[in-house]
Amino acid sequence: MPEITSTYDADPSDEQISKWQKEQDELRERHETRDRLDFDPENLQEIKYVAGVDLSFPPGDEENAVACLVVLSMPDLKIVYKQFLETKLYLPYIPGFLAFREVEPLLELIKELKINQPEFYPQVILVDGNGLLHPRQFGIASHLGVLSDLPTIGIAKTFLRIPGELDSVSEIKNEYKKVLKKKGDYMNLIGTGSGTTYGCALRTSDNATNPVFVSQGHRISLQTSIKVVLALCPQYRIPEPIRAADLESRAYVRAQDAMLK
DNA sequence: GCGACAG
DNA sequence: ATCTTGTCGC
Repeated sequence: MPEITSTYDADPSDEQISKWQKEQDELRERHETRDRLDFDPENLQEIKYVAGVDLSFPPGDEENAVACLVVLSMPDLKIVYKQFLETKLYLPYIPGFLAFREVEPLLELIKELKINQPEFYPQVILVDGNGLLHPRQFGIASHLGVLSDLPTIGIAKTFLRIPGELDSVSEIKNEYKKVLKKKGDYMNLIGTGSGTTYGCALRTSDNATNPVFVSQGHRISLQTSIKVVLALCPQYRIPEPIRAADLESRAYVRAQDAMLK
């Protein structure tokens, strides 16, 4: 049984932080950044099912979440499976450590899908948050990918600064505002210290001027991630699987509230 | 001391 | 993450 080492309200101790950092560093050794897929990256027609995951919360409630997993069929992007998990979270949101707060219920939903509806087991999962684009190159998308052994792509709606590597948020912002003119345009995010490509800012719609921040989660290259994400944005800035998981989990929370539960 | 800070 | 109001475009 996992030991509870921190209460919800308390700030995490330095010991807890180093413990989490060590766990991220260890799990990162199992992190694969090349394509290991069951479809041909040159032929996305081979993708049948793609999943999205997200969590929603009742207004003003940081602890009682609803986790959601949706599976969409390709290329029509219709929901063929959705499942929810009401869950209590025992940690606050701490930038850099999102996975320790949210990954467990998501793993549970993946496990349940594999047992109950294996025919819908996805070939790739899109995760709300970062993968490689992270201070220790191991965000929630990587974390979920390694622990589930599934290909994952990280999709962040806002940019996460990486100290010493991607420091100047305003410069990066100015640059991509200038460069990203139309859907499909992207700008790699390269660390100034190491030269590492952490991910990219990708414009996913002609209408939305703001990009999304795409980074490798697990078992997929950045180039393939970009192609997959673009195929999943026929209309909106947010890729359809994430958008569907977000809308469904929010609707679930609203329904909960209506029952005065 | 202050700002920054995936979700 | 969540709330909120209006505004613009199809």
